[in-house]
Amino acid sequence: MAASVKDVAALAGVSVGTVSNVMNRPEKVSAAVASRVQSAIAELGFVRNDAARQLRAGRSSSIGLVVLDVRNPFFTDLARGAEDRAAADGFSVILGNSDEKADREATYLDLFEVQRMHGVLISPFGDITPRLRQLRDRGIPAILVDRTSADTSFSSVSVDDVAGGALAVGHLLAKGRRRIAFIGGPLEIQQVTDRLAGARIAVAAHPDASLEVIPIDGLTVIAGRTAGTDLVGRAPTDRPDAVFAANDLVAMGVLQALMMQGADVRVPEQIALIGYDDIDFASAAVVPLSSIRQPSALIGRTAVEILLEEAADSTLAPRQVVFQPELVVRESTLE
Amino acid sequence: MAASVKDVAALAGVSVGTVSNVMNRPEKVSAAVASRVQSAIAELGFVRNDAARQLRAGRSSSIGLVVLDVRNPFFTDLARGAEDRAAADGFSVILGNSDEKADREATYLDLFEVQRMHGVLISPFGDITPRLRQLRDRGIPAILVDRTSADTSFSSVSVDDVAGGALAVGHLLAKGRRRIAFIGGPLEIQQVTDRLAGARIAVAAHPDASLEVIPIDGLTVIAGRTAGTDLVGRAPTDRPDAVFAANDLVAMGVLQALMMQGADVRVPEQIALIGYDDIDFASAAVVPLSSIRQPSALIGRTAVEILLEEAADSTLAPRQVVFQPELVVRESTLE
DNA sequence: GAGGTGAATTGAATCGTTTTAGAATAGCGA
DNA sequence: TCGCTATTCTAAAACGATTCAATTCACCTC
Repeated sequence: MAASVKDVAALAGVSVGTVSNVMNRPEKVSAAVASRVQSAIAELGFVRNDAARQLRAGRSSSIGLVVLDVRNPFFTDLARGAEDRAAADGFSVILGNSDEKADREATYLDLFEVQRMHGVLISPFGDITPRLRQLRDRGIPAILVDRTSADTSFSSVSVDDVAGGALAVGHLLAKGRRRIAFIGGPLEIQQVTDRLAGARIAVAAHPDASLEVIPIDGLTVIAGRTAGTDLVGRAPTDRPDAVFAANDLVAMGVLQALMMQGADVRVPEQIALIGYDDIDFASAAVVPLSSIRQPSALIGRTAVEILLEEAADSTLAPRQVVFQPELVVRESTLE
Repeated sequence: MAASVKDVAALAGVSVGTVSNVMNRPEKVSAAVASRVQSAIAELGFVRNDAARQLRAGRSSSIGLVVLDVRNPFFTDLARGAEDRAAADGFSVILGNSDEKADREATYLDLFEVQRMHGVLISPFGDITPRLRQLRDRGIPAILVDRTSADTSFSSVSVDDVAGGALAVGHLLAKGRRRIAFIGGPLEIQQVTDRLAGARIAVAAHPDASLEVIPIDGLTVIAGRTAGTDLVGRAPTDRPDAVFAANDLVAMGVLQALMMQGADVRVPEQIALIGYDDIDFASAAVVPLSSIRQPSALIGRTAVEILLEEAADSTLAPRQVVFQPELVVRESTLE
């Protein structure tokens, strides 16, 4: 049905090897023959069959990427960075959304294995190092993104959440706030505890500062609003003068509660507020939200970079790259 | 490096054809041989090479899906529906995010073409029917999702936005509201004009009802808030008693403006508010938002269903499936 | 026991591309 | 004219799974 190299070769009056050379090593072929082949390709509408190419090559020229939540801008930005870097070397990225479900994650890894992917990037759900080891045995290198590896036999590219927490609270302290509240949870989430740890470090550096931890049961707008309503209900003197929310969704919930009709709390005058992740909505909030930005695209780019190196030379020692987050100041912590 | 059928055959003491039969037509092989082969597969950790399989089969067992915005829950739900339906027939779905960019869209279609995908689902950006025709000539059927095709030579699965608009405004009218405002834009977006058209139809059925169109320059929270602030600035008697926002993001912006400290507008008592899309945030808003839900997963499932049929029989006539949206009532239009 | 039937298995061809060893050709100096 | 390189191209051998015609074998019937 579709034209093959053989058809192109016949039409151009050359051998199939020459057609392949025209496409892959044009410097090896004379200009006259090249143009003859090119017009044959155009005439037949020839499009290379990647399956045959891969079969011959032994592995795919695609990179698999499994993320925890494809709706999360952090991961789509990361994916974009990965795609750009991969495209620069002629690779494409296949995106899989595990949605924090082990079976979906496993399904994608199976797919990437039968497809003999060039490599796999994954922000894992649970411990999958055994599975990744299996992939590596089959010649498919794997790199962890957004999470440091439990064991260090895999490379990883992540962000320092402890530093991020310290950065957020350090900023609040620099603005003169002293009664800090951390709103976040559940503490099973590594990122939450890391950010809290960072907050503690920053507070410890100020003898007159205090840190109150307000646990919530999920990183959602509603959980944040509940906690915020709780703050509104307190006597003004019992309220913190600054809130560090474990992520932007929680911060937006808190903000909604504080800004509601009837609640007479002004942001940032009475309570300064900072979130984490710097999602789109953060800057679109009623009071634009200060936040901690992660270099998501850079993480993706770097991960692909390391992956390609490891795919080219499997003897390379694994590397752990940790990026520093960045403070984004907006109105919610001004003044 | 990795084990092949040949290795498995050698270890099990059978021919490669038999190994293939064990995997693909187990009923053709005796129990004794099957178990011998199975243990050889297990011992060697054999994993099928999909490239070889595809090469032989002539096409991939994956379906390509290109969406306009992978962050939009509508599309992730659609993708989920597509994946589930595809998995039921042993197909996998490769997700591409065009991000409303023509070049990204083209890149994915190129990828799907060299990969000889089993078929392609696409929510197109701009007019790509020529490109899709090209794919079809190469044996790759394509189906439009979330948009009806300009020409009817391609099947499509979409939602009736006119009906959705009528549903939203009909609901407001049923609640006794008469001064309706539509906030949305730009009018270049098909969905915006369709929803507005539906609103007009509903209003036309009530002689005493009026429809004010408030154009905005994008379907964003900020644009909504700007329009909302404008409403707050009006004399109360000049305000509409109900607002239909072109989507939930806009509605949330409007809601923020109305609920702000100083603005003395109560929702839904003074202004009822309804959005469109029923995104997660809609139910998490300060006042949970009524909205119009599209059967996103069903769209994905149906599209895959049609795609598989067309892939099996290319002579099938194209079909246009249009689903009806559904009203979701929450507090913002109660009372 | 000859012949027939059906089930189980084999072996080789095939998919479309890349790669490599070698053939053909041309150019050039001796 | 002969040999030598360089250049350009060809032909054939991979890659690994699937499929199908051919073969073997066991069993049944007459």
